[in-house]
Amino acid sequence: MMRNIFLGFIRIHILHHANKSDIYGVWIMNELKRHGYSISAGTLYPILHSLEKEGYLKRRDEVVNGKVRKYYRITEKGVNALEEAKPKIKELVEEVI
Amino acid sequence: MMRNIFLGFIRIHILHHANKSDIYGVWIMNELKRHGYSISAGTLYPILHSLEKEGYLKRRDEVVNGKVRKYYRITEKGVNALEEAKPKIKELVEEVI
DNA sequence: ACTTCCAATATCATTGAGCGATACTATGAT
DNA sequence: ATCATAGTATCGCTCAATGATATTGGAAGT
Repeated sequence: MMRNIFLGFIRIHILHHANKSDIYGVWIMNELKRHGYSISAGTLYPILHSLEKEGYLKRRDEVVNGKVRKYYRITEKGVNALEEAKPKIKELVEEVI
Repeated sequence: MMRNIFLGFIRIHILHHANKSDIYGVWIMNELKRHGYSISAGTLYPILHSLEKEGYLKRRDEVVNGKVRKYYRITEKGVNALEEAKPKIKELVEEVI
């Protein structure tokens, strides 16, 4: 029951965090796990790729401890989408809660 | 972007309304359309069937204007699921908004 | 009475998305 | 050199959302 809702929110959460700082795949997985949710790599990475492809995120490769890490940051288009989504989400949720 | 979120919420909205009164397929479609969202019959009915099958809703057939209408009402299990979901949704949403 | 029309329910085939499994890459440790 | 590990990546299966379409039964018009 909660799974659907969580998955619906995943993109918003990614944009939200990418709006506050640079994020990368495993960081997101841990952040979500901290909140009691888990998402598999096979789900997360395609989401990141599509968000980038659609212009909501931009990618920056950085070598951290020798490993190439793909940092994602929100774009202006992403910020707009996030701000547009918020009131709609509020409306959806407030009726029920 | 909003489509995912809306679809995640659809089950909660159905339970929510089935908690306040008896509901049926087309009524739900209209209610959602009123809020600016639409859902096709091919999506809605399987959802209703699975919610019933999983014990969240119970069905009652009633003849209205001569036509058999399938009214759904929430069950005790459904009420519990709804109440459990609310704080989790709140948590998911509040972080972002 | 019969045909047309409509609301509501239902199913089918296609498409797309989530997922587990698995592989790949580069580094540091032993 | 080999191993373990973190992080990224993709494949193929399954299941769910969708549009299109079918079905049902009464209501209204003739």
